[in-house]
Amino acid sequence: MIALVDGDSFYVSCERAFDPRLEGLPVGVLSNNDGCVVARSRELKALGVAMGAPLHQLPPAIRRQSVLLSSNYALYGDVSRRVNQVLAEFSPVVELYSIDESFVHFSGFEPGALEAHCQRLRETVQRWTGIPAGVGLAPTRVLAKLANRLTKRELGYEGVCLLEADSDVTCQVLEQLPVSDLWGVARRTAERLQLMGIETAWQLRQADPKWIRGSFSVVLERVVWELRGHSTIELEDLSMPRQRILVSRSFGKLSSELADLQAATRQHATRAAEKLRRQGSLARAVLVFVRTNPHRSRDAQYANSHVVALPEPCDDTPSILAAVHQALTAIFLEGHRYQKCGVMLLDLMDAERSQLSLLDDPTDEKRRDRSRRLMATLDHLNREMGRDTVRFGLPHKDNAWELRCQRRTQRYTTCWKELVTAKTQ
DNA sequence: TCTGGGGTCCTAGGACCC
DNA sequence: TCTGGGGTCCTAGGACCC
Repeated sequence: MIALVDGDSFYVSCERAFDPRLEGLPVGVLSNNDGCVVARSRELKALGVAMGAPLHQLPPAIRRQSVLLSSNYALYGDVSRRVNQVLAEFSPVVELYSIDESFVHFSGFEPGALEAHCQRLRETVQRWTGIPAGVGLAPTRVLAKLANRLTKRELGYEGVCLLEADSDVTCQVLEQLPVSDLWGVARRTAERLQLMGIETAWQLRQADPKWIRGSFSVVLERVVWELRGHSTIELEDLSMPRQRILVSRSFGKLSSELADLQAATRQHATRAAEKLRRQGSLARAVLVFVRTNPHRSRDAQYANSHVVALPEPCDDTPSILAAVHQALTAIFLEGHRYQKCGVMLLDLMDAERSQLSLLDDPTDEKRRDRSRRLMATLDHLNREMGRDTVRFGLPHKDNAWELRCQRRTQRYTTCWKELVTAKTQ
């Protein structure tokens, strides 16, 4: 059996775990730049605030009633790690799916015993991390995902819901479920399915898998098999490194200045290179993109990207910075108000398996070795002493492009200066 | 004024080859 | 008049996820 374990309104729960005053209040967590609401407490949902609602479109009355926080990814990432440590106590196979969801595999349980086991899991997560969790149990991922949803909506499940592939309960649930509510079926696919008369999850389950594959894709065919209880979605190998690395941000304020774009892309490139080294890869190419704000229809729109191949596969920040500079120069146009830019590292390969070129001479090897040692030292210092303790180029302060995050809470668990404080009355 | 960021997989279609 | 067929590889873009 597969369990999908997720934290209820995860970001909100992280905030509440460290500030109990937030219990019972409508609480929301905002995306980067304080742009949209990306996590909502039950109370905020009840006020009718939609997922992804832009902050500036919320009615003033709702803004006054609720607590809206900037996102604190250092905190959420650390709490997520702690939750998964607890999960590992309950099963040897835990697959991290996202910051707030993990698939946990169980085998060898008697009927009934598994649900009790998952209840204990839930209670332990709550007690050790402060995060309330829901557990959806089923033979396949698509069904486990669905079972997990039921723990949120249906009273009586007490946080754990088991769906067998062929039980009466499962059939009833599928008959009432719009096909668009399934994991892997979003708007586009749902619209096409509806045109063909498939509106419920049950109807999709009954459809001919081969026909679904021909008319749609193998992806949707797998969903059909999963609904029938045959597991087809493979366990992802977490040791697999990322195939590309992207760092991008919207600006706090629009900017037309090349200098701003240069500074922002340099910062993104620095972060991307750090991620690249952390996963032990080398990049063969760099992509830079820029764009104006598509929501401002009055403004002239411009979006472009450019790829620059690196002279050799590498992970050193200066080479990547040079390529980024070249790419940005190729696409920057005067007279536009830019809203966002990003840096993507492409064509990644395993650093261990990098092959020496036939044209190499010993000086190349020496140069690479120096660069490796320099980067390792840099990463070590920045890890121990804080981000950007040592960096390339001049520091920038108060840039137009810096993020807005005015309501961020403390990084309680990852920053010595921001530990939680308690007062006695 | 103000609208997120970071990924994956799949498919279609073009380029190219014999 | 009549101009093949089959395969691989690569890329861009679509769709989806949280």
